[in-house]
Amino acid sequence: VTVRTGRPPVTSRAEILEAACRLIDRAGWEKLTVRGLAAALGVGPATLYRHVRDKEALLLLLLSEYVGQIARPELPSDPRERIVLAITALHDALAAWPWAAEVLTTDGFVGQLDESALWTVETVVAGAIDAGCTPERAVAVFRSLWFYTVGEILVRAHSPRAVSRPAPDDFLAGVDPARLPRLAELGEQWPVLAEEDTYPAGLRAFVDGLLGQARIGSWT
Amino acid sequence: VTVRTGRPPVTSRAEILEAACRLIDRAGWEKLTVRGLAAALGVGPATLYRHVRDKEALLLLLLSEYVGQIARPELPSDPRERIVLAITALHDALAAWPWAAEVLTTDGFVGQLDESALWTVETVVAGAIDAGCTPERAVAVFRSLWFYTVGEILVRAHSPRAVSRPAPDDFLAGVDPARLPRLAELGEQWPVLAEEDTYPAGLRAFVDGLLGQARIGSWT
DNA sequence: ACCTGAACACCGTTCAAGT
DNA sequence: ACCTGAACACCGTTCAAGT
Repeated sequence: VTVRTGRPPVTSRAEILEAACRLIDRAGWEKLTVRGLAAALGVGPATLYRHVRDKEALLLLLLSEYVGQIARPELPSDPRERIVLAITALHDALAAWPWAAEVLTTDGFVGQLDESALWTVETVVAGAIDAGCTPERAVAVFRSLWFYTVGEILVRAHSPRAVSRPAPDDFLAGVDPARLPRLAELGEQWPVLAEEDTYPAGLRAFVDGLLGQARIGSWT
Repeated sequence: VTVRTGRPPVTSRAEILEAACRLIDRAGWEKLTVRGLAAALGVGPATLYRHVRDKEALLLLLLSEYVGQIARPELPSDPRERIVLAITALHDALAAWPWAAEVLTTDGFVGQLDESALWTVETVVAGAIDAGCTPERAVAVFRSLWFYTVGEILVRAHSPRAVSRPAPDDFLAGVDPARLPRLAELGEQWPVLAEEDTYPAGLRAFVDGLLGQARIGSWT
């Protein structure tokens, strides 16, 4: 309404991405709307569509920039440890930015990422090959670990924030001990156990299983 | 507008759930809206809120009914095979109804499911205990396999439908062979390999790893 | 007393009209 | 020629007004 000249107050994608990043960090990613982002930049919502195809493209742009900035840790010589380290780095980065995983499930995500974000994939695939996998099996190893990682992040992201214990009393208390004996035994212990971070241990177990299978050769 | 009497044309939740199911099967779960569902039932949107707290509750209701109807397969005596079978049954049911997994990531899903849907969890936990895990570790085993399953379903559900091969030419063709040698080697093979169903083999590897770890006792 | 049309407060996206 | 306000076609949810 009160904008003076006709020259663009929005410079480019860089400014848009920076503002989007700021909004997410401040108010959570659910609050990132095209209109809100435009308002934060002091422009009309239509303006953003001059620089980005649609909202999904914006999120993908935001994500690949973020993933590309993951600090690359020093890699040990043991292939198994290299795989664990690379996937853990990816996991920790995404877990810190839970909305990212939601975007990563879309499309063939690998093709959308730029080269700086692909070192994780390269490290895992190379590690699997060094551990005795064929290239085909190495891709399957990466994808399996990726499914596990995405699932953990999404389930965790959607879990109720563990600020206060959310009424664990009636959790598995009502189950029939005759039909579900183990769960009845666990009872109110479940919610406590379900909050524990078992990702690292599970990851190692998975890598062991995948590479062990490769050595034995029982992969179908 | 043209409804005659004041008596409810909507009987109960059962009718709502049935109509929702029909709408999803016909047009996909993205098309299930409160307004559309109400229209399909010939009532106003406000009416549904007499029977269901909100849309999420509706989806959860729909889901637990569906999961409860999973055919319970005959279980083999080997605990490892019991685990594989139970999780596979859960996976296949959810993969056939991909929107379900999206709902399952919300909240503490286990507490929301009714007893008939919990046999899968019971079977996995019991199998892990029979294989030598402590109850605490058995819960971790279930959760790990659950993450893997949810991740696979979500990534698959969001992948482009494999109706026609979607331009695999420029997929990993541009990567620098010096920095990402293994990926460059794979090149255009990646999209082909990424479409393969590696869930069953990965699941067995994961179970092997988790139970092997339990036996050896290296779980941290 | 019970039900619900119409309204509320939002979305992402488009396009004709403005500068 | 370039930018964008206002409109379009939707959402889930609420509540005052109707029967």
